[in-house]
Amino acid sequence: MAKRRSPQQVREALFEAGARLFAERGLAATNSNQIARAAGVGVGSFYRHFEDKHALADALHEDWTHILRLRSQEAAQAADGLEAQVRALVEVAVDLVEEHPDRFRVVSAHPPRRPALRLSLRPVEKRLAELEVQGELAPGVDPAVAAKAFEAMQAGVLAWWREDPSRATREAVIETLVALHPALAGRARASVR
Amino acid sequence: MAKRRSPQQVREALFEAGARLFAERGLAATNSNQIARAAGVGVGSFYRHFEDKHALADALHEDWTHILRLRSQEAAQAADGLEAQVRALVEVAVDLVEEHPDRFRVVSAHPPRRPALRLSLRPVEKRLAELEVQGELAPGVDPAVAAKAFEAMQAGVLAWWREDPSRATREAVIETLVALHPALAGRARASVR
Amino acid sequence: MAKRRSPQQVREALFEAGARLFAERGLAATNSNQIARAAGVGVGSFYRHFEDKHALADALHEDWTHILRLRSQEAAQAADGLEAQVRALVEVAVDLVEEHPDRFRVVSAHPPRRPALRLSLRPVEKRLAELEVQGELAPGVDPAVAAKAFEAMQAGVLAWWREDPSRATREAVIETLVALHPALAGRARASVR
Amino acid sequence: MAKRRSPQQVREALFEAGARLFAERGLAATNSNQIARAAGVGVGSFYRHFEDKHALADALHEDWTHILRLRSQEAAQAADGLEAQVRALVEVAVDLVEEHPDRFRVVSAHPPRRPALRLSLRPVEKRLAELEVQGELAPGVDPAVAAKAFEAMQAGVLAWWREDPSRATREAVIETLVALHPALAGRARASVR
DNA sequence: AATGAATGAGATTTCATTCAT
DNA sequence: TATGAATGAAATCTCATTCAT
Repeated sequence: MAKRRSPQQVREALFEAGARLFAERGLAATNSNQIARAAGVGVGSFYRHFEDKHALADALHEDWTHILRLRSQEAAQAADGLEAQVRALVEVAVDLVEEHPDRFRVVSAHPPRRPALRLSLRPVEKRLAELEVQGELAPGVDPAVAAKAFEAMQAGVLAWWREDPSRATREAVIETLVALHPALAGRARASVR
Repeated sequence: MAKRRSPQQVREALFEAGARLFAERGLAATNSNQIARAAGVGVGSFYRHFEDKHALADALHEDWTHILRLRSQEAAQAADGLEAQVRALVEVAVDLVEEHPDRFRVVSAHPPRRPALRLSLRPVEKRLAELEVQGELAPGVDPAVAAKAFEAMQAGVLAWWREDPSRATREAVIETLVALHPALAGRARASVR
Repeated sequence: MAKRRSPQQVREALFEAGARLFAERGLAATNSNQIARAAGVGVGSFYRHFEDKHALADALHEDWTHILRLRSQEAAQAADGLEAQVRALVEVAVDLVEEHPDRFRVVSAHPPRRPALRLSLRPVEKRLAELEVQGELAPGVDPAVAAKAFEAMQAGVLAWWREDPSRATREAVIETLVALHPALAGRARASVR
Repeated sequence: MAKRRSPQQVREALFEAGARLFAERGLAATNSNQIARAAGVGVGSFYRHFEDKHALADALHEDWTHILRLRSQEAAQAADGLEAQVRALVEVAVDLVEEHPDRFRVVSAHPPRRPALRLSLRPVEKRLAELEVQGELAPGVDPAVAAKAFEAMQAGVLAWWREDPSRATREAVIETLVALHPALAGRARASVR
């Protein structure tokens, strides 16, 4: 008989199976039995590990957010200069999306039940507010609105790109997102002075 | 006894009830019987007007897209100059969102089954391509990516704003979206020359 | 095709089927599908009429209590004298048990979820309190306790008797319950004076 | 680390946990895993000690019946005179209920699967039959019916009282049960002679 | 045409029991 | 011997759809 998998492995298998099925057919069209079968475990095991399929989706969100936050912090510290930092953050996101396309698809298509699982807009908003004080922000740009704008733009563009990667090159995606980042949109003027 | 309604009125009632329920609890958590009851008609009548709840959701998308396209064309023709045009288009979207918050919520939270029901990115993409040829586009900005970026940013910001209108003033939302519009993000440099 | 039954008839069929199955195998060993099948309707119909099987059990309680109250009031008014009244009430209960043995079995074996569905002890308690004031109650007898005692004794004896009717004659059951009724247990002494 | 318990101690822990959970939420709403967890042992251990939760419930019945029988025999021998004997038996029951309210709740709410586990009515019935022969039983009272009547009345009153102890004093409960005992209900007349 | 009770396939969820560790 | 994760049969419950009225 096959070696019994550890609870951790079973959870991981459910996690992967859930990500794949949710990505393929959506949350609504997937049921817990399908996930269990795809993970190679019994139905009951699904419920030992997750309250229901929404809890699994939440876990996918949490995991995604966690990894993205960790890598973003690392990348921001390593980069030098505003534009380099922005580019580094965008690259982190693009890398993660290419690394785990299924998970990104799920995270991107299904809002989490608890907004707490969304990546906080706070850090970006604070950074933009500092730039505003220093007169480095384009006129009319509100830090809070701009922070949300960038988050939505990045998520939207990445989802659109992954849906059909022939729509744009990886370079074009990155450079466009960098160029449109609120912290840099006003830069042009400054650099000309 | 309630006045007998015309088929057109019944359809309208189902449309409104669907928009309200989808907005309140989401597409997945709403069923056709609930919509019929909320609209004050029998379940059977629901199926006379819509194939199923997804068809109603599609109709909401189609309707939204249609109105937005009409108003946008009008506004674009009336405005003079690039910035005025962009601002006019953003204002049209903001007005529509404020006019029909429920419908916007549905359209914004649930992607249409047929992408054909989404507003085309083509016009914006073409306009940006023209600017690029004229050297008026910020360097690094890809027209196709930027068109999607703006659509996502506008939709994301408006959804975030309507979720809690105290997050920003209407002015801040409009001005930020205008300032971050790809066609204008490069403008700063140009105007300084 | 068979004539469609009215909702009332369907509910009645479920009621009867539930009473029978609960009586035969108990509440825990009966499921809603079995009740529906036994009633000759689909599963969904069960849930249209009752929230779940416990709600059906509650309805059986309510119905039983309602009928017993009505008949008891009638009987009490028709009877003359304390002993005649007590005997009339006991006979009403015995008659009902013989009329609907299944329902009695259910009511007797499964306490209702909401105690409100139990027959109130209040009327008996009040009557006993009056007798106490008049010195007609045996010494040591507390009206509230005695009211409960009689209710429990009657229910217990009837359940025991119906379980195996050869255990006692109907007469013996009635006469014993009458003789042990708290209002009469003290009578012996009084009548001898 | 917890001290390793002996099999006997584990069984005792399961017994107590089962009594508590059955009393709190009922037999149907409790499962073996819950009992094991509450007892601080693994699920597997539950099945080493009891076939299933019903077997545990049966053991509670058996235990209760056993203790009650022992104490009743002792009390009956120690008491002098019919009334004293009856009072002694009632007190034994009341004491036991107060000592183990949880177990009483279980025993009282759930009939045993095998009736053999119920306390036999035979001794009381025989005693009443003797009194009948001696002309000491109230007219109309059937020994078998009366034996069951008393058992039901005592169980019912005690359950009702423990459900809300403010309903009556311990004294009132005892005295009422004694006064209504079939062997004494007829006494009034006799004692007056 | 309109109604809404009825339907049953299927999704969700529980839990007694097993068995590898 | 004790453990508790795993299991899957079975119960509960939902809801899109039908169809007699």
